[in-house]
Amino acid sequence: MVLKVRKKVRALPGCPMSKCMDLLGGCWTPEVLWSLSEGPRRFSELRRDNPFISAKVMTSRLRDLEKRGVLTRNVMPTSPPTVEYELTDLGKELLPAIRSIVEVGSRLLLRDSTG
Amino acid sequence: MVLKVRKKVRALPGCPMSKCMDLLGGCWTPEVLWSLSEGPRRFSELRRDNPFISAKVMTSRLRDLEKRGVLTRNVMPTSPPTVEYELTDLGKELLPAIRSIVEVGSRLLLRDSTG
DNA sequence: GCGGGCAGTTTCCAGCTGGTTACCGAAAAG
DNA sequence: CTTTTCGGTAACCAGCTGGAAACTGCCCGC
Repeated sequence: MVLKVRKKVRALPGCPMSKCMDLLGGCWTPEVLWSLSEGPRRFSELRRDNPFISAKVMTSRLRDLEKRGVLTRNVMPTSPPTVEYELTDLGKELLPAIRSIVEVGSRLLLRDSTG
Repeated sequence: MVLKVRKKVRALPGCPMSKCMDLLGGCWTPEVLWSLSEGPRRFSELRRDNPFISAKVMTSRLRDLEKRGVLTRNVMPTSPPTVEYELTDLGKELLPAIRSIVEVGSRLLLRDSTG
C-alpha cells in the first residue's frame, strides 16, 4: 500500500529492479497507476477510486509521475476545470508489474479464505 | 528501490493490491526477496548481494518478513554463527510479482539504450 | 446570495525511518 | 597476540513525508 521514494539514492545504473521501482515507488503510486490502467481518469475520479489518498498526496504523486513521463496531465478549458490524467506508453509498460501484484494479492486472499 | 510500510493503515480488507503490497512494502523488501528467490541465503550473503542496505535495515526487514510468514530464519549452532534465510510457500507466492517488476525494469533499460 | 463541486495549494506538525557509529562474544586465521 | 568474520543490537539524529485543516477561484443550480 505504501511505497516510498528516496531522494538521494536513485536507481542503480544497471539494475532492472531499481529502474522499475524508481517509477513504482512512492506512497500510493501503484494504486494510482492501477486506477489509470483502464483508461484516462479525472482528478476527482481518482480520489473517489481510493478515498484513503489525501488530496495533497494525490497531487504530489500525479505531478511526480508526470515529471517522470509515466502519465500526461491534460487540462481542459471548461468551468469548473476538468483535468484528465492518462498513462503514457512508458506508463503502460508498467502495467504488467502492477497486474502481477494484483494477481498475487488475489491469490493470497483466496488462500486466506479457503484456508 | 524503496518501499515504505505504514503502521496505521494496514491492508484494506478485500483489496488484492493492498494485500500484496502489505508484504512487498518496506524499504528494500523487493530486493531482499529477489536475493532469496534462487534459494536460501545467509545474512552476510544478502548483505553482499546489495551493499546499499545497511545492517540495521536488513535485520529489520528480515524480522518483519519472518513475522509475516514470508521467510524462515534458521540459526545453526556453528561458530561463527550461521543463519540461513529461506522463503516459505507464502514467500514463493510473491515471486511472480517480483519477477514481473524485474522484467519490466529490464525492458525499460533496453528501451533507454536502444530508444 | 448561498452552497457545492472541481482541482488543487498552503501551512503546520508529528512521527516514522533510515543512516551512522559503536559495540557484543566466540572462534579461527595470521 | 591481534585481527577478522559472523550476525547482529543499541543509541542517536536528521529529514522526509504523509495527514489534517483551511483556503482559493470559478461557475452552476437553487
